[in-house]
Amino acid sequence: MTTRRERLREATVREIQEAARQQLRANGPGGISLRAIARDMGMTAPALYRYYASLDDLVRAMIEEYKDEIGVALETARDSVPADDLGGRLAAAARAFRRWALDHPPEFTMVFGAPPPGYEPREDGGVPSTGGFGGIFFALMAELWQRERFPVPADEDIPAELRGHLQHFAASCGLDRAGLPLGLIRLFAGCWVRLYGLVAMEAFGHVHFMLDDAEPLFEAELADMAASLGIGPLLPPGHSPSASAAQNAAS
Amino acid sequence: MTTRRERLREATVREIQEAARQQLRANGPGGISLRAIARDMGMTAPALYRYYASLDDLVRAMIEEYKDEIGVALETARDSVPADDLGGRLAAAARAFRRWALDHPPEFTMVFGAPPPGYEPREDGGVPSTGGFGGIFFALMAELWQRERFPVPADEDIPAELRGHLQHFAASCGLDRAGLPLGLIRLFAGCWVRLYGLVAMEAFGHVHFMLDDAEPLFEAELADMAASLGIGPLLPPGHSPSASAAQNAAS
DNA sequence: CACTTGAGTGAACGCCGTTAACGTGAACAC
DNA sequence: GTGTTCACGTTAACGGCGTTCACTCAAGTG
Repeated sequence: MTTRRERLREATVREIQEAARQQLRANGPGGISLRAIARDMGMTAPALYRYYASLDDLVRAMIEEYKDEIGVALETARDSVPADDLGGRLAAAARAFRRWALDHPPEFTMVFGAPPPGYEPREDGGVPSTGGFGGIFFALMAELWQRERFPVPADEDIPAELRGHLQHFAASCGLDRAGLPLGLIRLFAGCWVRLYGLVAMEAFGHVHFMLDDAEPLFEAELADMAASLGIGPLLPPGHSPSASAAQNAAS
Repeated sequence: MTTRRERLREATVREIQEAARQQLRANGPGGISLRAIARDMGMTAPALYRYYASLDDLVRAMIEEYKDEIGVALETARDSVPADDLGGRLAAAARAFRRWALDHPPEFTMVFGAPPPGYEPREDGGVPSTGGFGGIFFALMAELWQRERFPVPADEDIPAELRGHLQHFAASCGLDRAGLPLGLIRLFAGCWVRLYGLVAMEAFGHVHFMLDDAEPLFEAELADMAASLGIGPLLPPGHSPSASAAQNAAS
């Protein structure tokens, strides 16, 4: 059971995180200061050392929190599409990834930008930490492949060196004997890199030199990736599952 | 002509940049401090205000310097391959991009990571700044297409909304009447995003969850992109043009 | 020569992270 | 009920930071 002390402590931790996030939004990463957080909370800075060993520690905790947040955002988006529409689920998760990044640029930067100098991601969550999101996409891809058997690169078509690394990755994930072809993992890696590139470029503002609105490019690339996974034309984004179902029925 | 004062000033500016870069390498972005720079130079911090209006200003100058550096690295790599081997030139530039990122992680972070809060890229260099690198790749792709006429998406196959944005981009670059199909620009955008994704993910350490060495994936994706541009099998990297020519002749 | 001007200094202000020594009150053991 | 513990919070202080201001001083200019 949870004692009263523990509840108070939990509440304080959350209040610290909220104040820290407010500063993050206002000043970007690097603009987070223990003294300002304490000031916002009506406390003094040294008190925060009862909760975090250092500013770096707080920053690390923030990163982990945002990772979890992205994870639930992706899962929520995925689960908002009927379980039999795997292509729709994949698209929904990908769009949710982009949406979260655009809605939370500094948080996205902390999670998916360059990590702070001494940062080591936690490994305890069961899923490999940064790859956890990738894991969501991979699980969908694997399920889709098992149902549709869309074509994937043959083992011989994967360069030998890459094949070795992919095998090692599959083994470390326990995918050894899941009956999934190596080409599927190869395809996943390519898609994940493309998705990351699209979203990171846009979130970091590196796409403005060619497009002031990157959404059409995102949608086009998403459609291309979907096609390479044997998924038919995607519904346009921004429709709730019931809405898109209605639209489907109406057309 | 350049007066003596100007030469001294120039030398000091360069010394500041070198000290700043040393700190960048040692402590990462965010670990750059005017006082430490001045200390390294045997000066006091306020003296630096004769050269830069603020720390942010110095940081901005560093970013621009590294952008230029990447640009010449790409051009050098490109020009180390015979001008008629456009596929080889593209591959060389792409590999140089990755190589530079891996050899200069904090510099890469400053240029291609999230920009500091108030940062606006300069526009004076003739080419749009961040896109200047993309411009190197695009010029090669355009030349290759004019020579080989490899297949590109037809205008009708580009979603209408994206088509509009690509047209706007082409117009703003003066590519209106260059006779290049819109599909080529579409292809370029996709390739540039993939290249960015590959390199940024690796430089920021976000590939380690699946691969401890990302080079095979990079090479495989590079080969895929080359194939989509009608380029035949690529020579393995790490060969000087003469060496690869010799190897070619020997095989 | 006198005079301007640009480079550099020292002191100071208000931030910052972090540490140490010190209260204080609630939880707990007897 | 009383004594003890201990987590939570305080103040004071150290050194480092960006930045400003008043100042010196030597190099360049007429």
